[in-house]
Parts: sequence; structure tokens; C-alpha cells
Amino acid sequence: MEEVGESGEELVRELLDNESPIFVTPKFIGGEYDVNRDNIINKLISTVYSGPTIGDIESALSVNGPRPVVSIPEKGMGKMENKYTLRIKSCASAGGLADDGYKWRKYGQKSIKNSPNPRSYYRCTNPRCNAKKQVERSTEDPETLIVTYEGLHLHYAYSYILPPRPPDFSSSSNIHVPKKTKIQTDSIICTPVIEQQEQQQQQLQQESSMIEDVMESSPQGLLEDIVPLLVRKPCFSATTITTNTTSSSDPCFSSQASSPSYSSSSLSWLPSSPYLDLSVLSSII
DNA sequence: CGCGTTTGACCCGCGC
DNA sequence: GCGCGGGTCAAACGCG
Repeated sequence: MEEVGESGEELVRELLDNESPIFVTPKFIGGEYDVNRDNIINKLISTVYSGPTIGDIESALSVNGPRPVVSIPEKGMGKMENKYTLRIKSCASAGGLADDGYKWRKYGQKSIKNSPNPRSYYRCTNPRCNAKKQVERSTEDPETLIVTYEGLHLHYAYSYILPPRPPDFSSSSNIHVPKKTKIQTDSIICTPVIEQQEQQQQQLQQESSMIEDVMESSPQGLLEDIVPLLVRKPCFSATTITTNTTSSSDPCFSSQASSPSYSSSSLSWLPSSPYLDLSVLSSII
């Protein structure tokens, strides 16, 4: 949107930023750093942006509880493009609605026309994260919460797409990209990333094995971002997931996950399961 | 005191 | 150009 948006280039810088939780290492890219760096980065970005397919979501959700209804992306949702909307049936009233484990800071609330229920606006508390969400109560069903996510929890995705940081890497200064001075542009746009994916399809083939090695050694995938929300609280049952995208094929994915610092004891689906992760990865490799 | 929420003002895009 | 509605800002407020 405004001040915290990032273009693809900014995202590359973010990934290379020394302040990032983890960043690309020479070891990771097999020593051919200068040659493959951009492709590797783009691959990682694609991985971050790549969302699960409808089938992935259905499979994931069928693991726990009743089979959900996952709808095809709707048209004409206006500004709600490249966002993910979840309809959550709540047996409780209000309370800690849609506790997805991330820390959100409420920054606004507006009354919606033709609706008695206000809409709340939340932003991820991590200053390096542009993830936002809107929460409102359905007009037809007061017990249904409509949660719309936008943006990526990139700070969290790092640890799931990149290997651990080696202790002796501080001397490698040639990959340090100058810190971004000012964040400009709009929110993360899906389309350019998708184009990148298409253009680099062949090149990525060569590097896919390398990526796979990393993924297998750390088999957490991005789809887990969405599942904990749905299974975290038995009281909630997701009834609909709507992905609103301009490109219905491979939308960018808004992460919703249980933070590593949060207890996941209530989760019956474990993030470490390779079940979902590989399905996600296979869609982009 | 720090952090998150509340809430009215402000901004901006869009339709008329 | 104007009004409306959605989205954001930011000061005040509340709570631990």
C-alpha cells in the first residue's frame, strides 16, 4: 500500500539484507555465487510468493475435521485483489477472533455501508513486515468472520526457505546490498513475480535440485502458514477460503501462521510434516 | 512506562 | 467539481 510496500527489487534487497533473520549464503548456492545469485534469489522470491493450489488447501484441511469448501477466486472483488479471504465460522462470540499466532496491531476501524458490523484493520507488528488483515463479521451470518489477508509475513518466511546462517559468514561482504534508504512503491505485486517465474522457468530447472536439498533439510513449507489458523482453535471451523487474484493460476500468498514463539500445542497438524510442503514446492519446481 | 486500542480526522479514488 | 465510501493516520486513551 503505502510506506511499507516493496517491489521485487526491494524484496531481493530484503533477502540479502544483513539484518534479515537469515540470508543467502555462498554455501547455499554452491560456490557459484555471482553467477547464480539472482536466479537463486528469484527462486526464493517465487517460493515465498507462491501460494498453495486449491487442491493443496483442500488436502490440508481435510486432514483435520470436516472437509471445507474452497471456492474458486471470485471476480469483481474490486480492491480485494491478490488477497486471501477466509470465512471462519465461530461457535463463540467475538473474543480473540482469528488468532493466527501473529501479533497484529489494530490501526483502524470503519463502519461498513449496509452492514451493522464494523471492519477492523490490522497490521503485523513486525516493522519489517507489510502483512495486513481486515476482519469483519458477515452480515448474513453473524457467527461468521470474514478475514482478509494481504501481504506477506516475509520475516517469518525466511526461516522456511533459507538455510541456517553459518557462523563464519560475516566476512562475506560482497553480497551485502546497501540498506534500503526509503521504502516506496506499492504493495507487493504478484504479477511481476509471476512473469519472472515464467521467464526463468528453464533456468530454475537447473537449480531446483539445489533448492530441493535445502527444502528437504528443512521441510517446512509455506502452506503451513494457512493451516494453523484453521486448526489452531477447535472452536473455529473454516468454511470457505477465497483467493482473490488477478492471476488465478499462481497468486501471491498471504501468510498466516503460528509464530515460532507461540505455543502450537493445540495443533493437531504439525508444521514439520512434509505432507503439505512438498505439494507446495512441487507446484513451483 | 511501554504497548496496543480507540476514534475522529484526513486522504484518495471513483462515480455522478 | 463534488460527495461518498473505503483506507490510513495519529493523538488520546487504557491497561498490564
